[in-house]
Amino acid sequence: MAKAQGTVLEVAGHEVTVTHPDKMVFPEAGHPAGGVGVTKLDLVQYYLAVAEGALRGVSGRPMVLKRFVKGIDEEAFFQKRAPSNRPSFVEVAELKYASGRSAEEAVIRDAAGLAWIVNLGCIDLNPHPVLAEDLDKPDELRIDLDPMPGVEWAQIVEVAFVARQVLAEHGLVGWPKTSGSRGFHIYARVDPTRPYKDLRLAAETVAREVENRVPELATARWWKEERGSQVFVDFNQNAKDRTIASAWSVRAVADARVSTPLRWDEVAHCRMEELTLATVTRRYTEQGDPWEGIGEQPGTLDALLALAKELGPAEKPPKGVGRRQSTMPLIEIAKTKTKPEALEWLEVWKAKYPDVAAKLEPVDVLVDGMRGRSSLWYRIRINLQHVPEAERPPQEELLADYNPWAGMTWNQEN
DNA sequence: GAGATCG
DNA sequence: CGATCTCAACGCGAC
DNA sequence: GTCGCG
Ligand SMILES: [Mn+2]
Ligand SMILES: [Mn+2]
Repeated sequence: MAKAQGTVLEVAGHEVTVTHPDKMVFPEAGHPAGGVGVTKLDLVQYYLAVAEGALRGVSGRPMVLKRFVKGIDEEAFFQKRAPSNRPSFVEVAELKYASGRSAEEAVIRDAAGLAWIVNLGCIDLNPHPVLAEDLDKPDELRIDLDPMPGVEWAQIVEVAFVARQVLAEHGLVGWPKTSGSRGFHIYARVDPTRPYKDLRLAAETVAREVENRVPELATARWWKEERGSQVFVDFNQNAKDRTIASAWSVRAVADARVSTPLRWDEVAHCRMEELTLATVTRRYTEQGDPWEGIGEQPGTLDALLALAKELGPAEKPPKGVGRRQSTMPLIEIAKTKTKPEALEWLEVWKAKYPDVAAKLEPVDVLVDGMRGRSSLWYRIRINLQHVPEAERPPQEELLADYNPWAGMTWNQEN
């Protein structure tokens, strides 16, 4: 071929081309064979080594492709519509949206599909909680535990065990994994008989019940500024068209952490920083996949939905007139193009108000990644809840006021 | 990342 | 021919 | 419809 050079692999009876096999994807991450640096071909080889486990999480499920074509440090984009020139071993499933639009998402069923996806620049795998055969009847309840800044592992573990208990009391078997980022995931398979609406309600019910049992440790509150040093039980991750990085997915972080399935007896003492592409292949080879039995005892959402009725409608936040009025004393500090820039301005602000800065807790600094139409920028907000009213600095002119529309041409369509 | 289009 | 351009997402609740 | 959130 004139252009499409690359390494051709024979995988599961199919030929898969890996373009730019030597491209350094994780320059700082350890390599399974020792040394530092993980290439695109290494990433493919990783997924082939754990293929059976990785496929247990994604096979037969429509997937969103999260593509890092410019590297792990650059902005990724999501691709729902599978490329039209896909090979025969990649199927599609047509998802329909409330908007009336639809998308043919990729569905893979073998290791060749894994290699093909990695070649597109994907690093983690993002399957929907449904099988291609029935796109509106989810078969997987996903408990997504997102620790607020500063929350430590011991607290995450405690919340995870409470969530496991709540699931068990309602007839569900929870399967634990690290997220590969800071948080934790617990999945429970269910019979695919109910719509997304019920899945989300069940997840919200788990979240509320966990919060009720350990209110100091966990929260079900959606608005960031209303959360304390808690683990957010992110029930909205069970809404339609939302996905989570699957088991055995490598995450796009410098050390190439893996979302690693665990046995419950490992959870308390696991060290997620040690579960990386470099270490996890050996673990998989020696110990197998802790989630091997995940499909064996699917439960139902019935008991959780009954509990939802018992708990009644969730308490709604106070409503104001017009704009949503925040419960918290929030001020905005800076808007910037990059996160490091934003953090620099945060330091500038802290230097300006050292006495105030000393009173802030980690959860009071809100670093928001803002998604525009096709741009990403950052915003720093400060929650002054822990600062006595008299000492609170006012909302001032922004230290930096990045304009996401700057440089855009005037003749954009609307 | 890949295909289309530009020069 | 290589260089450059273009494209690649959306659900949900509150307001 | 827009914003916040993921
Ligand atoms: Mn999470
Ligand atoms: Mn989340």
